[in-house]
Order: sequence, then structure tokens, then C-alpha cells
Amino acid sequence: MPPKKRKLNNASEGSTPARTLDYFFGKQNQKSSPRPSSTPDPTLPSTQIDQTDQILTDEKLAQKLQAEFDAEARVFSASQQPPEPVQPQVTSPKKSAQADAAPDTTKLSTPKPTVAQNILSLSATPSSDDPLVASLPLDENPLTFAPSKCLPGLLPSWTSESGAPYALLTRCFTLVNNTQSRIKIVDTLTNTLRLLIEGDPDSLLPAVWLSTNAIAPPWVQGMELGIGGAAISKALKTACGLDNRALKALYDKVGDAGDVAFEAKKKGGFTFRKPKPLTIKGVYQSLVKIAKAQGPGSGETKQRIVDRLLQDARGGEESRAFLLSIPPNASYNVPYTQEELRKLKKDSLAAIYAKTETLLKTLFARHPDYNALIPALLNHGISSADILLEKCGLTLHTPLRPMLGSITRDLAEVLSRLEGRAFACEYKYDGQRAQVHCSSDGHVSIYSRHLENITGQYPDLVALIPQIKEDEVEGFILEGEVVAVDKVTGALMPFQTLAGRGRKDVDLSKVKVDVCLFAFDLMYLNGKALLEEPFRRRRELLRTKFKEVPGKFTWVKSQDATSEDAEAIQEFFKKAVEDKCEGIMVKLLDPEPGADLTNAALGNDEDPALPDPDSTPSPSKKGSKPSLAEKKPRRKPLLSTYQPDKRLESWLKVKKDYTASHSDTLDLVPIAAWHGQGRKARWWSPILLAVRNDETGALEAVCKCMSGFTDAFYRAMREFYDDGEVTGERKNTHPRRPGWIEYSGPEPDVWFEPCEVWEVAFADVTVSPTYTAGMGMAVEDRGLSLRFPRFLRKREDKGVEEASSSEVLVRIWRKQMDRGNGKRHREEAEGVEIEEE
DNA sequence: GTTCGCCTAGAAC
DNA sequence: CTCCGACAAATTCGG
DNA sequence: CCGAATTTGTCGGAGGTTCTAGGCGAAC
Repeated sequence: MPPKKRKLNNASEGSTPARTLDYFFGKQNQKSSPRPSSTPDPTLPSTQIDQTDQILTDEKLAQKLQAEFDAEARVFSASQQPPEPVQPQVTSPKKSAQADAAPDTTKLSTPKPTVAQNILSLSATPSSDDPLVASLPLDENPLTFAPSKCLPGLLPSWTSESGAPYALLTRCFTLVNNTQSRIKIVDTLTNTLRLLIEGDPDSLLPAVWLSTNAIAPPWVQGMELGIGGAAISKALKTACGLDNRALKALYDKVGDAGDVAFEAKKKGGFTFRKPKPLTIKGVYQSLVKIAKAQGPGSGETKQRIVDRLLQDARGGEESRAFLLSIPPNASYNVPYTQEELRKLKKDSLAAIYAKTETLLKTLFARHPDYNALIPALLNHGISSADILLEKCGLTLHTPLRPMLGSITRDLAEVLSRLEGRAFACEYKYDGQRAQVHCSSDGHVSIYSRHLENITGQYPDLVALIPQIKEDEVEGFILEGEVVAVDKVTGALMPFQTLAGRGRKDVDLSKVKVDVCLFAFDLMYLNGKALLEEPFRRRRELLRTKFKEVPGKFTWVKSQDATSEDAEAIQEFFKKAVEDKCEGIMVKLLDPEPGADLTNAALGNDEDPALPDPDSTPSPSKKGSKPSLAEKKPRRKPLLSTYQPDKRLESWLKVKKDYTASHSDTLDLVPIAAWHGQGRKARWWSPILLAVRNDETGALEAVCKCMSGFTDAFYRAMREFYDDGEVTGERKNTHPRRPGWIEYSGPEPDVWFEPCEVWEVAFADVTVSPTYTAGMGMAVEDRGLSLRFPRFLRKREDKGVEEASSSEVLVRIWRKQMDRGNGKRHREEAEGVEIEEE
């Protein structure tokens, strides 16, 4: 059985756009699947695609895919390529057997040779295969780049059936990968998207999905690829005849899966069969099918080509593309011609770009689904803000992107940033963020911070939600923190307890860990979006239109203040930590005093240079307002409205472990390390750290650490702990684990001679299933570890003998568990076997 | 045929 | 979740 | 007053611990 249950995704309740998903994929489906009815059903956008697959077994699906790919191959070779000796796909004994062998012989694969083979061939397609595509000046300035000039040469090979070639995307991705300039990246993407808009709008949506490293919005379940690094390694080993050591050596050298694949192929002398041309739509469909079939293919493609591509500057490229290009049969026009834009001053051009980007980001924040956004844009262009807002606005049961908090070093920073304004301080509970949607019929859906649908995980909440509203409430969207609580006392429990709950299709009667929902915001109520309302207003509605359900639903603990109230805030913060919270959240209550209250939010107005409505403190624009005599560091203005798109991280997060003064640190000994990957390929990362056991004198591993090091520090470390690769002579390292070090886990690449002490910060001490530090001293048969460990500094003044002991670690754990009224819980944890039932 | 342990993937922080 | 580094944009500085 | 230097904002990359869900082989 395929692992993931394919739940049907409820179609959004809003009106269906004229161009539905089926518009994009319908043709393909008709061509490729023998489904009897091909009439698109507009009410089932994203799942309709493959409904028939849901009843197929993996094997049948594989066969079906095989047939489709064969057919595809035939179409291609017939229509546009000199027929090449296409090898028999599955049964060829030798050469293609290598490709087949990749996934076939791996332990974890169900046989799905065709998928694998074709996927594998994706990456084997050098973009230079298509000279037409390769010669496109995709990285040209979009203001001079002319799709209309390129397209005549390209279109003949883009049959209406197949659409644009995948080579176009790989070419774009290659260019993007080869530069670090964001401007260049946006230009390249803009041009690529424009080619598609003007030449093959049907391929636009799949192309956007592929570019964003996803194939469906996160809340649609059953669309994970299920392919990871391990599958790639195995495939590589078998495909290129490398053994573990050789492969590891390669990884350590280049540190990137894609590059490894490339090198491995060279080394192994392995030649792929001549790949057949792929199309954007085809690749997208293949990925969708892999996701649905849950069969492992070689994920090399994903890793190398699809994987790392830029969420970068999300919004910029799309909005610019739509600003410059329109699809062939568009019923609208672009607001400015290329020449007009080119003649503009730099400032005004930037303003126009900024305006459309703002609009697009707003749309995406409120309705983060390309399946809705792209069709709307194709149908209406970027200029008709109100139509777009209507099509892609805030919708019940479609999650919006959450407002985030930026970290703050200490309270002083908070006070100075918010001087002169009223704000609310709220407990920051240690649980899971939840966005709760409820429509008037009582239907509830719940989304995580990353917009996953977690409704099935909290049947208890689903049952609870209808009880929390006052009578006059119909539909609403609110946000809160789900926290594990003690069944009897209602005391807050640590995050680890919450994490122990089941996740999938949880049965209400089997819930073992009770939770309480602490609400902190309200974004939608009775048909009205509240995003533009100041927080004070949203909070008032949240408090008056909903009612507490003891132990299950209440409001976040909160206290209003201004910068004058330093001590009170300090007290509140300490109380929060004492009450087992991570710290506090600080949020502005009211809009900027001088700000525009009408607050149209979107630039649906004339002036393209219009500044952001809510933001304008106009600190000192144009010398008109020189004074105030303060030279505070200028800072981005914070918002009281709920608009995650405008300013990222508009709330302030004050956590207990940000400042050393409020949290413990540990002095640990680096004892081992691994070769880093990617950017850190030349250094040791992560590093294994240990505490001392005073009884035995041993060093007990407590955690790995990779955060907090500067590049300079890495460089020095690589020289100081040399396995011989750098200076040719071994320094401070051992090839094997010294006897006085206790650790059982994945084998490090190198062992260090323990000779330093590092001060390390962390958020909490956790009970560990893997680490041995303080084994049995806190919880039977369990060691302890650290949550969010990061390097602070080297303790030059301390020797290894002065490193923190496991005693210290245990003491911190006890203190942490004893906070609030949690002493009883600590004793329970100590006494009761975790494993017991 | 079931059950157990081991591994990977994904997602929460 | 964490941190750092890279780019780009926004301000301030220096002539 | 304009260009250079500096600060600030944003984003992406690399990876931390721990939990469940599923796949798969081995043992019963």
C-alpha cells in the first residue's frame, strides 16, 4: 500500500476562476490516461488530475506510467527528432540496465523502473542539447529582452500538445545557480516566465511549481515526493559503480549532491542513454505521479535541478513578468510598454516595480496558492488589483501566511524600538502554532505555521472550536498556540510532551495528551477580513466574540505597556519564563499616529510612487522634518495590522535564551566532527560536543553543534584539528574513538583530541533517546541533550577538566522542570519509565 | 501470517 | 527553530 | 549637492533534537 493516504482536497469555496487547473492539465490527462470521462470538473481542481490513480496499485501505476512514457517518447521522436536508437526501456540486459538498476536494486524501492529511468534522464539532459534554448539571452535586462523576437524561432517545436521544453527551465536554473546576484536572478526568471506567458501560457503554472521546489501548496496532503538523500546515494552507487568509500570521498570533496552526481558520472564512465526531450508539463506531471505513487525514483533530478531553486525574491519575478508580458489571447493589456518603462527614471521604474510586487505579495500572503494565483494573473493581468484580490483574497479554509516575529536581543532593544507607542506583551507559549478556520456551518480546519493541514491531528480541537464562539459569530479565522496541558491540573507541559501526540488521523477517543489553545489573534470574522484592522481592534473582537472553555480554550496571557514601563515588562517577562513559556511576544496595538487611516492597503490608486499606507512614519523625508533631535538607529517601521506580506516579522520576539543573563550556558568540549556540506564543505561541521562525567572522568556526548561559527573560526578549526588533509600531518585528531569518550550514534568523520572548552547557548535541556550525557541521572536509561544548541565563544580561560559536568546538565534540567508548579511532573518523569506503555 | 526492530522521511520547535 | 554571509537598498558621510 | 561609505533589511543555506508514520526484512 502506498504510504500516504490521498485525501481529497476540498476545493476552495470561492468562485472558480475561468481558467481552472484542468485547463492546464486537462489536455495532458486526456492524452495520457485512459480515464473514461474527460470532462473537467471545475469543483475538484487539484485532485481531479489523478483520481483514477488512487485505486491503482503501485505496480499497475508503474505499468501505466511506463506506457505513457513510451507513448510520449514515440510522439517526440516522431515529431521533432531524428529517430534515435531508443533502447528498450525495461528489459535491456546491459546498458540501460545500469540506469534501471539504480532504483531497482536499492533495498527501499518498489520496482518502478520506468519512472526512475526517465527521471534520471532529466538531469542527464544538458541544457545545451537544445541550441535554440541555449542561445536565449535569458539574463538580459527584461526591459530590452524581447520574447516576441525569440518566440518565432522557438514556437515551431513547442507543439500545442507538448508545450515548452524542460530545457528552457534547466537553462534558466543553470543561469540562476551560477550567479549570486539577486538582480540577475530576478531578471532571468522574469524573462523565462515572460517567454512562457507569451509563448505557452499553459506551461506557466507547472513551471512556477517547479521553480518553487514544490508541486502543490503545503496544505494539500499526499503530495510529498518521498525521496531523500539516502535514495540518491544508493542510486549513485549502483549507477556508477562506486563503493561507499569512494562516494563518501566525493561528498566530502564537493559537498553537494548534484555535483557529486556529476562527478560520479564522469568517474564511473557511465553514459546515459540519449535522453529524450522533456517538457515542462511532462516533468511536472512525472513528479506529481511520483508523489502519488510514493515510489522511490532516483531523486537526483530533484536534488540537482529542482531542489535548490530560489524562493528567492518571491513575487518580484512574477509581478515583473506580468507587467511586461501578456498571454496571446489576453483580454487585457499591459499598463506600460517596454519603451515607456525604459524611458522612465530609475526611481519611477522602481516605484512601479515595487507597486506590483506589493500587490503580488499581498495576494500570495492571503492566498498562498499558485494554482489560484497564476490562472488569475493570466486571465486578468497584474493591473486589476481588485479583481485579483477578489479571486485570490482571504478565504475560509485556505490558510494565509502567518505573521512572524523577529528576534530581539534584550528588552532594552524592544523599548527603544517602540518608543512612544503602546504595545502588548504576550506570553510566548511553548507549543505549536495553529491557524484555525471555522465556517458558519461549524466546519473546522486547522493549519500549522508552515501551512500544513493539521486538522486530523487535533480532533479534540475540532470538537472544541464550535463551543468557543459567542452566538453572533459565524465564520472566523483565529490564531493561537496549542500547548500540552496536564489532564488533571491543567498545568502547562513541555513541548516534548506535545510532540508525543499522534499526527495522522488521530482518533478522538485515543488522545492521551490533552491540549489547550491559547488564542492571540483574529484575522477574519463574519465575512470580513480583519487584516487591515489594528491589533487593538482585532484583539478586542477576539476577546468579546469568543469565550473561555476552562482548560481547553483561553486567551494568551497579556499585558499592555509603553516604553515607560520597563520594570513592569521585565517582571512580566520573568513571570512568563517562570510559567514555562519561552519568553514574550511584543506587538504594537495601534497604527502609526500620522499614518493614513483610510489604508487602502493595495495600491489601487493612481500614484505609483505612493508609499506604503501603514508604514509611513516619514522620519525625515526631503529635509522637511529634520528635527526630533534623536539619532536613534533608523529601523523599519513596525505594523499594528496583520500583513505578513508587507514587513516580514513585524512582531518582536523576546526569548529567554537570547540573552546570557536569563539563561544558562554550558562549557562543552568538542570531541568529534563531520565533513560539512555545500557551503561548509571545506570545514568541519557539525561538531560533536561533550560534558565531563566527574565520576568516571569520561566525556559524554551531549549534542552536535553547527550554529554560531564564523567562517574565520571554521577556517582556524580546520587547521587546528587536521586529519592530515590540510597540512599533510595529523594534528589533534584521531582516526578512532578514544576510549574515554562515550558516544554511540552515527560515526563521525574525525575524532578530536579533547583540548578546548566552548561556551554554548541553548533553549532547553531535553530528555534524549540517543545521547548518553547524564545517562540515568535524570531519567532512567536516558541521557540528556540540548534544544537549539549554538556556539557562543571559546573559553580561553578553561581547560578540559573545567568543562561543565553532567551534574551541571542534570541540575539545569531539574531547574527547568521545576519551573512553575511543575515539580511534580519532574518527579513523575524521573520515576516513571518513559518506555512504559 | 504477524510482529518487531531498523531505517528514512517529514515536520514541529 | 539558530545562526552567519551575501546582496541590495536606505542613510549618512565627506568633499 | 553628488558619489562613496556605512548601516539595515532580507533572504538563503546549513544544519540542531525529537517525535510519528511507513516500508521492509528478519524473526517468530
